[in-house]
Amino acid sequence: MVDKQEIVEGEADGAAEERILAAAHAVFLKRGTYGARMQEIADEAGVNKALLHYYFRSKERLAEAVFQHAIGQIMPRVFGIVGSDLALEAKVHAVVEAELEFFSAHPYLPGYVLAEANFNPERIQKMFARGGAPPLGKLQEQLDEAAATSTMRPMRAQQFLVNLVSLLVFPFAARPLLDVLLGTGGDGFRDFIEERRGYLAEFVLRGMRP
Amino acid sequence: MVDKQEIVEGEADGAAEERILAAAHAVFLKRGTYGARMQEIADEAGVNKALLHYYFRSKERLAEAVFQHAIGQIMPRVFGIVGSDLALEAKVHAVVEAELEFFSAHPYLPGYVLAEANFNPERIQKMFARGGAPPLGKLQEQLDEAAATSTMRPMRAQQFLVNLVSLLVFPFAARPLLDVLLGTGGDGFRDFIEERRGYLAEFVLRGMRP
DNA sequence: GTCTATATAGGGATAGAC
DNA sequence: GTCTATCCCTATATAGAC
Repeated sequence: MVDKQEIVEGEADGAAEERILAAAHAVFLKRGTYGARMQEIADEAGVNKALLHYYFRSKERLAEAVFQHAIGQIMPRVFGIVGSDLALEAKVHAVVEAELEFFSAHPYLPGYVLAEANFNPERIQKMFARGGAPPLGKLQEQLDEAAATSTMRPMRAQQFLVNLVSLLVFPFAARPLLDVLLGTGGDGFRDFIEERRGYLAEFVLRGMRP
Repeated sequence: MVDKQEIVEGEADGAAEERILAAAHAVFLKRGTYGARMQEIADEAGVNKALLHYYFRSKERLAEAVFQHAIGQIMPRVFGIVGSDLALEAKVHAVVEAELEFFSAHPYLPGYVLAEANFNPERIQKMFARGGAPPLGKLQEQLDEAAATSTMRPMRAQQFLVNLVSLLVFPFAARPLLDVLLGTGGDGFRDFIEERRGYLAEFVLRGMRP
């Protein structure tokens, strides 16, 4: 967007705009769009509040940039696998691996995206006006073929994908609740997720067998 | 809490405190705790802003009341079934029925609770300080027995419950996204959920078979 | 491009009449 | 118990110096 400067700034490294975006990402994910404060973002970026408005006109614009960035990290990952030429079984395994690894590294993302989608549905509709739909054609073909040969029960691609994603995303989105209700605080949660990594793919595939 | 008055108020029926709580429920669920405005709640309840502070001292207290109420609607329902003497298969079917029916009637609840849990984890810990954990003892016994007789694969009750709840809750929590990505806008979503009602229980049970 | 200082509004909370 | 009027702080946003 803007040429990086060679001069090193006072606080952290990197151009100011990027530092602001990174800081905004962190704060919005932690507090939510409405709970986030421009001051906190400025502090985290090591710049002044006014500079946020210089690069991004308003909090709303900044929020849009962060949300779009977040979506861009999640969706293509899964859509790429789902639309690929991999066999059905391989797709399931690949999605499980990709999602669990990614969300383990970005645990706040699921909760943030879901909250944002619920409290700001206009933004969703605006962003996905055209394009961005998952490539379900190939997947449906595979499901139909498996059903025709009685390898699997018939199922719509939408249902299939939602089942898979539900099992992967929900535990992260509900983590604060699970920590308390199941006692998975601290690294207990990591163990809990590792356990899932070991069986979830086969669990889903068995669920579709005749 | 407070004796109901026999006199009918100007706006809606019911005592003011209850109307306020109902209005707060509606607004908090729609906008989230930070996005909610006391003014909007007052309007929806047909009373003045000051009255909210008369009954509930602050927005924070009101938010706590609403959240507790929301949790109280969700948890006991499932915990009752899970801790009952029903057979394992019957429990799965019962939870599917209960949850899908309840969330269909209260579609905003899942998104609200998850958002609140993520952006206000202190409130969770405060509320579930003691008690409120799901009764997993009985369930684990059933799972162990099924595993011993090779009826099902061995599984921890925590994993079992999270799988079930994930498949039921996630679609509602992600509804705004699904509406756009899968094109389930309007009553398409209701059809989507009805389809799940027909197969989810067996899907989960098959996933656990050897 | 980055800062300090300030304008402006919005919203939670309270005082006090009825 | 319920209202009107108001306080006051906080947070976004802008003006203007450097």
